[in-house]
Amino acid sequence: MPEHTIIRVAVPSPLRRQFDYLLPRSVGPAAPGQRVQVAFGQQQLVGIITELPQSSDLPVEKLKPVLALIDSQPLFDTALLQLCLWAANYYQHPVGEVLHAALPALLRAGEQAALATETRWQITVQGLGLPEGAPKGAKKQANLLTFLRAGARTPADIEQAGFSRAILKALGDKQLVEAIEIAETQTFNGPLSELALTLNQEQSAALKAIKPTGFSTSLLDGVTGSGKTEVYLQAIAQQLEAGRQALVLVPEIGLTPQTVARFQRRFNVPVGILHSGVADGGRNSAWLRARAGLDRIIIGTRSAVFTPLKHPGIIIVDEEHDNSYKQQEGFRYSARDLAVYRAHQLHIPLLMGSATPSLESLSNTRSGRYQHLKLSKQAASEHSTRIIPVDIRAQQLQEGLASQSLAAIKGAVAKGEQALVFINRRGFAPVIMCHFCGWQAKCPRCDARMTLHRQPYHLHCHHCDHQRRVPQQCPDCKAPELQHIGQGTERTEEFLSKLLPHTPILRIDRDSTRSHKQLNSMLDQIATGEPCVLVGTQMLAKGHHFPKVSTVVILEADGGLFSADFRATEKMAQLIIQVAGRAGREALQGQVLLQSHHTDHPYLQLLLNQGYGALADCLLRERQVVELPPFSFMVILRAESKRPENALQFLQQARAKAEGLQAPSPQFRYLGPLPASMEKRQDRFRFLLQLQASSRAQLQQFLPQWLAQIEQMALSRRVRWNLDVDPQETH
DNA sequence: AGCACGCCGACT
DNA sequence: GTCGGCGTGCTC
Repeated sequence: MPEHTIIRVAVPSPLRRQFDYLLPRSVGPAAPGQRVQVAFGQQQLVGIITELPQSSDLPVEKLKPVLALIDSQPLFDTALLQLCLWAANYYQHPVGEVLHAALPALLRAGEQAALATETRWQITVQGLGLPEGAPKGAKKQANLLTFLRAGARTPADIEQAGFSRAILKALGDKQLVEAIEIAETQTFNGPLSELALTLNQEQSAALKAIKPTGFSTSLLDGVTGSGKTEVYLQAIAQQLEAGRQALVLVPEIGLTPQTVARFQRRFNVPVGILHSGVADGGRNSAWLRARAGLDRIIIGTRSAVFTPLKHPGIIIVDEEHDNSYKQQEGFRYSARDLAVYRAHQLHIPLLMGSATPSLESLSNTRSGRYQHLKLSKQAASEHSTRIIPVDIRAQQLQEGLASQSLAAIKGAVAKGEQALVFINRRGFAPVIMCHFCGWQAKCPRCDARMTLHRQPYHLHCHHCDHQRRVPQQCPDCKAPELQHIGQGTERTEEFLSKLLPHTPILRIDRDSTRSHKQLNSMLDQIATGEPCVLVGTQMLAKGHHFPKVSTVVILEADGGLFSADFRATEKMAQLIIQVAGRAGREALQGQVLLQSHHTDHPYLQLLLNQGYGALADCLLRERQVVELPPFSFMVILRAESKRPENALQFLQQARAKAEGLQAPSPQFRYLGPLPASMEKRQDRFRFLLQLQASSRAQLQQFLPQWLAQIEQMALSRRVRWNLDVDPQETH
């Protein structure tokens, strides 16, 4: 019997390999899913055991013993480990990095996987043996003993019941009571759980269609205000009643205290929150509490798809079309797609919802893979919101706003309502230019212009964060004045403040909401219902409820009509409908003005006259004709380097290798290498190579072989590169 | 990715 | 004389 077990360990390193170590028998039993501290080269890393191989490819003498076994029990259960291994393979990303991405930061760093505990005082066996009313002559002590007979209490409970610390100590000294440490259990003493709303016919049909057990995928397709959330809540209620947990994924900025409060009010069960606004300690404890089955509902953003569940019941993906479900760097996974895999693996239902479903999901309903549950009625109001195109060709605009738009904003405010102006640009002006010689402020590190910001006054590159002061005069021809061209949120805010001096203008963008606190205080002000004008970017489009907004103006929507990215029109339509959905959510009749230079464009016409579904149908047909996703499967190999020829040559070589494995054909198409749409970014030149295959299986079989060859190429070490499976952005 | 080793240029 | 630039090689 050898004294060591061989363990295979995934370490957080970009190497697409695992490493074998020795685990002395004496330190404890080893199982996949446990963490170990290992020496890896010159560094010490936290790795995860993935298997216990019979033998190693290396002679045993070459294997290092682990420095420590961190967990005595697997931290990853079998299902979660399997999910991560599957994802590493699907996205062709190093396993160690995938496993680390699944963990909260503290566990990644090697912290013990212990739930936070709290102190409670309980009666001892001796204390229990005493008759009622003892100890005699010490009435308060006797009362406290009686109080604790009912169960263990926290020091705070005891103090609140009127017992001093001295009395507790006296009983403790007599060994009649003792302090114990137990896992923290969160309780809510807030208002009682709210009653469920009565479902309309469509809602109850949808709920009925979601079988509470077994794998199924359903797409809840309903306009804003059609009551998707109520269906989620009742689907969750079924699971809670059966003793199971619900995992709810939300977009990155959609997780507001209001959302969380809604779940807590309804169910009065412990709810775990996992998103970037929660401190490391909090995320850690939410992850562990979910794993222990303590939290019954877990709400989180993208990475929460990796939360372990003791009693998995249902997974919900809200706003499934949202871009933030796809990680855009490093391990480029789609939390929405992994949720489908996970539900399948756990034999539980997956419920996705959106007013503007992704074309992928719509296509899956067509093929029958997903159930299509439609909610057509606006539950809350009889009004429907009209989107009115505003043709701005040849119009005199005031700071980007047409007179019709201005009148609508003024009208709303005059009626005591709120208005919302949507501009997808931060800052004051996207361009500053010399009127005499044409000079423009450009970023020295990117192929991009710098945006003028007023608060504080500086030039800012939105692509690399480079900042510089604003020149007083033209740096080239010394002309004394520079023009500010185009609209940003700051500029519109300033203009509207002058135009409506007695109305608060609230700007909501990344700059004005650096902290969650700032955003929440603005949301609170909006919630008072006092007339005001909101000016903001995408942040306004996502999730927030603005019941008093009656009028929405969308400044520029044309970008999506002429972009090189094949998803641009889909994204544009989703944004328009989502922003429009902010208007008239309650009793107010809403109106949405869409400013455009191309009001007669067929896509816009289709969207405005027949709705998102009709445009989606049309776009899907087009994608089918040209075999773009979801009718084919795409991967992009990106490369960047300070020397452009290195990146380009790397991709040329990679293409040659790929063609050796899969000759170009209508079923396996190549595009590139091409320069990225912004060729230089942060002083690096970027190129990409696009592959499209008709068969996912064929592509998946090809990828590992291709990557193995890429790694052999000398240039692969001199160039920064990454592989993007199912890319969201194709430029 | 880190980190070490190794071999050429400008400086306390 | 060294400090440090980044090319190359390795990580069980």
